[in-house]
Formats: sequence, C-alpha cells, structure tokens
Amino acid sequence: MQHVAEAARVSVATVSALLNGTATVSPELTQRIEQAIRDIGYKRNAIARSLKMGTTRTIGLTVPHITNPFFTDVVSVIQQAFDRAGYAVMLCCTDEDLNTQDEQIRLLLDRMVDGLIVARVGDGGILKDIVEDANVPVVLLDRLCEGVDTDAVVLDNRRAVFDAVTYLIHLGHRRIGYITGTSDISPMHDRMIGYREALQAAGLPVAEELVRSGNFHEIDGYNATMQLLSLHDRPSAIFSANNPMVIGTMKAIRDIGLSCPEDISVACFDDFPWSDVFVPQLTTVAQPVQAIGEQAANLLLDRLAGNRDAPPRKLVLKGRLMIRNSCRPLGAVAQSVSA
Amino acid sequence: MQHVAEAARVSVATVSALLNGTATVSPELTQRIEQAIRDIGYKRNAIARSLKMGTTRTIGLTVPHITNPFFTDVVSVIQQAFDRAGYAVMLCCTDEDLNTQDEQIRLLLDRMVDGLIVARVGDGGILKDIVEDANVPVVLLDRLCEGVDTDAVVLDNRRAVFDAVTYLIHLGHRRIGYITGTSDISPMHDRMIGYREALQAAGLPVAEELVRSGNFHEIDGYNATMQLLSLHDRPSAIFSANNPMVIGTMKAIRDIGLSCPEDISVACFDDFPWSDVFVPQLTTVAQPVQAIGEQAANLLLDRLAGNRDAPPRKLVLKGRLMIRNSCRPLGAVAQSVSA
DNA sequence: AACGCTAATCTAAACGTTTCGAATCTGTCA
DNA sequence: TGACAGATTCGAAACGTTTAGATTAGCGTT
Repeated sequence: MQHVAEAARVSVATVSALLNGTATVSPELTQRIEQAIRDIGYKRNAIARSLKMGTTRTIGLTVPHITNPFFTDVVSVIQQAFDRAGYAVMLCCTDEDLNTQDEQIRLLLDRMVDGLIVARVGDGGILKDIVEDANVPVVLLDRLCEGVDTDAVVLDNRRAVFDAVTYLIHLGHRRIGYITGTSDISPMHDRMIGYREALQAAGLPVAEELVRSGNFHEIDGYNATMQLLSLHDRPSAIFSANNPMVIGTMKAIRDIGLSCPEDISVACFDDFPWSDVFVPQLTTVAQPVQAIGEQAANLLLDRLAGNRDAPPRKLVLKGRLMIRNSCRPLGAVAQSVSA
Repeated sequence: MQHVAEAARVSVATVSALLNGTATVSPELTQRIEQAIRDIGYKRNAIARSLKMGTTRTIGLTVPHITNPFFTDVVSVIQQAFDRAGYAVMLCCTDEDLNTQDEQIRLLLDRMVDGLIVARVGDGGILKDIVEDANVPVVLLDRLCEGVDTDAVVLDNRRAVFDAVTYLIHLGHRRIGYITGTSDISPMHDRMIGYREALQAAGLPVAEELVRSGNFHEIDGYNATMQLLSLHDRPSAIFSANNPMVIGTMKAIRDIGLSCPEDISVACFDDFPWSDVFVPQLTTVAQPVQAIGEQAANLLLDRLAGNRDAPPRKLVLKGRLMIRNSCRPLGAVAQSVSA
C-alpha cells in the first residue's frame, strides 16, 4: 500500500479509503490509484488488516474424524456456507481425544479465528472457559456438552433410535443387540436411552449382555459383534450406533459364517452414499446432513454479524429411518407378511 | 504482552525474549514474567506475530470434493501431518470449478498461507503465476498441471488402469466399457491411455462407443452406464475411472434389471472402506492414500523448512489392484476355471 | 581507579493496515 | 473581501509483536 500510494502520489490513507469505500475519493485520484494498483499488482495484506481490525474472517471447525461419512458431509456443507460468506475455514481433526481437541482449539484461538464450530470430544475441556469468556462465539455440532451453554445443533437421537428399534420389534425381533460408542458424549447417551425406551415401551426386558460399547472404530464394532454372536442365546438383530462400527459388524457376521439378513438383521445410525447399491441394502437412520451443516453455519454467521447477546439457541433436528432390506421379519410377523 | 511487561516490571522485549528463547533472561525475571503471564492469562497474538515474522504457520489445501472418499482420506492424512508439525490447515473445496479454485487460492494467499497443496482443477489458472512468483511453495496433489513446474505427488495412473483392464481381458472380456471424467486433468488422461494400451497390448480394438465421459459425479456415472448398457452389442465389463461415478454405474445396472457380476462385471478406481463387506465386493484400484498424503506433506514441509531452491520433485506412486468378486470369468476362461 | 568484557535488559523502529482528527481547497454567501 | 461550509486529502497514531542496537550492571585486570 505504501508503494501504491507513492506511485499514485497520494497518501496511504486515501488508498485505504478507496479500497474500503470508507470515504469519497475524487475520480482523478481514484483513477491514479487504480492504475498504480494494477501496475504494481498490489494485493492487500489480510494479516495486517486482521491485526488492526481484530477480525480474521476465518472460523475454526473441529470434528472427531473426518473420514466418518457423517462428518465428511457436514464439513463439506459448512465449508461451502462459509465460503459463500467470504470466510475461510480451518479444519482440525481431534481423533476423539480430549487433549488433542484442547490443543487444536488453542491453536485456532491463537490464530484469532472469529468463531468456532465444534463437534466436541470428552467433557468440554477448555471449551467451557472459551464459552464463558465469550470473546469468540462457539456453536456445538452434533454433540451437546454439559456446562457449556452456547448455540448448538443436534439430532433428536433418542427419538431416532426409538423409532429404529421399534421398527425391529414390529418385525418380530425380541433380542436386539446394541452397539454403542463411549457414553460420555450426548448422542451416544441419548441413543442408548432410545434403545431402552423402545424395549420398555414394547414390554421387553433390557438384557445387559446385549449391550456392548466400543470406541467408534470399525474394530470396536467387529469385536462387539463377535461377542454378541457368541452368546448362547444370540440376538436376532443388531443395531449399531455409528457408521464405522457397522462395517465391523458386517465383517464379523461374514467371518463367523452367517449372513445378513437371513441369519441376523442389522440396522445402524448414519446413512451413506453406498447404502442402496450393494447387498444387503442397509437400513439406516439418516441424519439431515445438509440441514445440520447449514443451521450450524447460520447460527455462527448470525453471531458474527453482531448478534452476540441473544440467549443460546439449541436446534434439534429429526432423523429419518431409511428402511431397506437388511432386517427381516421374524416368527408370526413373517407368517403374516408372507401370507 | 504490554500488560505482562508492566505487571512484571520489565520491558516487552524481555518478555518476547523469554517467550521465544532468543536471549537468556535471568531466573529472577523469568519467574516474575511467568507469574505475570499466569495472573493475566496472557496468550501471544499469532496474528501480530505473523505480521512481523512474515509467516503464519498455516497452509492452504484445496480439493475438488471432500466427499470423494479418496480426497477425504488424503485430507485426513495431510491434516494430521501438519498438525504434528504445528501448522494449521485451511481447507477449501473447489467443486471441480476453475473460477472457484482461483478465488479460493486468492483467499488463501490473502491470508498469507505459508504454502499450498492443490488438487487442481481445469487448467492451472492463477496457479501458474503463483508458482512462477515463487513466494509461496506449492505442491500439486493427485493431478499434474501443464506449465506449472513444481513439486507433485501423483499416482502412476496409466499403469494402474493398464493392470486393471488387463486383468479384465485375462478373465476373457473383450468389450470393456470405460467411464472417464473430463479429460483435461492428468489422471483422467493417463488412465484413459492405460485403458487403450491394455486393449492394444492384447490385440483388441478400441471401440469409441465403449468410452463415455462424465463430470465425476454419481449421476454422470449413471447416465454413462445407461448409454453403455443400451448399446446393441453391450460390453461385458465396465471400468469406472472414479469412485462416485461407480455408484451411478451400480445403480444403473440395478435399475436396468441386470446384476453384477452375473450379467456384467464392474471394476473401478479408488478403494473405499466398505468394499469388502457388501455384495458384490468391488474389484478396485486402491491408491496408497496414506503415502500420498504423507509425501505431499513432507514435500511442502521440506520447502517450508527453507529448502526453496531445490528443483521441483515429482513423486509417482503405484496403485494396487484389489481383486474381489465383481468381475467374473467369461467364455473359455470360465470353462478352464471351473474345470 | 580506570578499563574492558560479558551478560542482561531496554529503547525504538518496523511489519502493513485502519482511522481519527487536522489541513487544504473550492465555492458560496453576507 | 472575508468567513464559512462542504468536500477531499493527509499525517500520524494505533493494532501486538520481533529485533537490532544501545544501555546498564557486575566483575576481574592492570
């Protein structure tokens, strides 16, 4: 800008005024300045601007795993939304680890991000302090956080699993295995409740040996399924509470020599693009990823636009049961269906 | 830092020296400063630091689509690598559009990223100028770019497709449909060559009606497959040159009432986590995503570490044919196999 | 006692912007 | 003619760091 000003024989203040439209500058100088900018190939330095203005037009986004297709989709939507608004997004993967998350959030804050969207991990950690300081707005994604009172968009997980398990019960299943992630994050907690409530609503017992938990990864789903299938009275259906784990479930079923849905029915949380091309076509709970991403972005953009004092808003969206053919009717139900 | 200095009754220079370890400061002052930092809860402002130092410890990463599992995986690996090195990464999706890409690269450059990893789109666009200016190092990912002479890591696409198509030929297939993306990007170009060379090497004709091109999306694969399957002499096998398009291929096969591999064999580029759990288990060309991501990160980190003048390095990695059961033997071959 | 050396600390300029208030210019009006 | 208003333009401080060079203090030598 220094150089531009010299070349155009004006002051830097004038150049700045023209660039930002903060004051009227005469046609003559406008002309000279624009010419100089072109000659020099000048580009305004956003870092210096950020320093002075106190805003970077950059937001931070952290997710546990980007390879989980649910997060992939949501990240994609969020990225697009902020791109449209002229914001850049810094992406971090926390790998389901609280320390990593804290570190990455610090990294983002150091870089003066204007806002944060967090699919949090563990208990909130450093998040609590950040929200309380209230310098940078935070919106929680997918997972609520006790003691962190801020904007959030989540799914009605309880209801979604309730519906899915109820569907299995209607098909005639009585012993339904359930594979959950670690229960310290809200969706897993709520989904588990949905499972229990569905059983109770149908007057079925909640057998603890049918509930297994893992750490979200394929291998955990595999191990959990192996355990379920080796029970003396094994379940006739399995519901897996997240997407990577159901891959493990399918592999375990295959390895043990069973097949789905003939020998065992399977349903899971999170839809994925392949779900209706291959056999079996998995019955899933689809999350409205587009809406989730857009709402999260909108909540944050609204705060960034200056609406800082409104009370925290919590958006709860509905999942949708995508019934395909990985669950088969059992017993009397099967009779009446085939009749 | 101002406040810390006052509270500790030292100058800002001393605080800075302590923080950066650029000069020895006495135990006494160290103590006072550290105490002040704790009391105040001081965090160094990375933006001001960046302005002064001319480096942001942030890199930019652009990919065409983050939902393509290949890019998802690579992004994940790259993010981890830079995280380990203390860098943040700004992620942009260009949506296979050159203008979007140019815009996003400008956005990243404005923010003074220290380096750029680009899975480019269209002809290089603005990229050419950036590489020539040589202010910020660029490494190309997955896709080379004519006239842009810089570090790159790509797959030996020609060879990978050559092997896959040769495999199909060995199975007895003679008419092999080929679905490609737009041929203006190097991998698509090279893969197509691999296809042609494999046919030629086997003495087979290259029938132009068997080659269809689309724009990388599922719907394009669907349409292309529909066309191929409605040929009077339809192919007995289809190779799809990218991952989202093969979903379309599978859907088209299903919708037209055929099944894979009984009626038609399918293979495709890019492996994915589900490939061996469902039926049919797709035969794919797996890219070494871990290595690709790490190498790209290493190339850039090396430049960032100061090695600016070394000539451009081009890394070519090998794909791996993952043979599963979506392709069946045909004719004489089938006889001898079942015999 | 004066000197030089080392180690520790400080002063002040710089990075590239934005912005406030002051300065200049051009007409207009009393 | 002189004062005033409005429109432009400018000078300089500020944002929060880093860093070169100046200053100071402590201490052993001669």
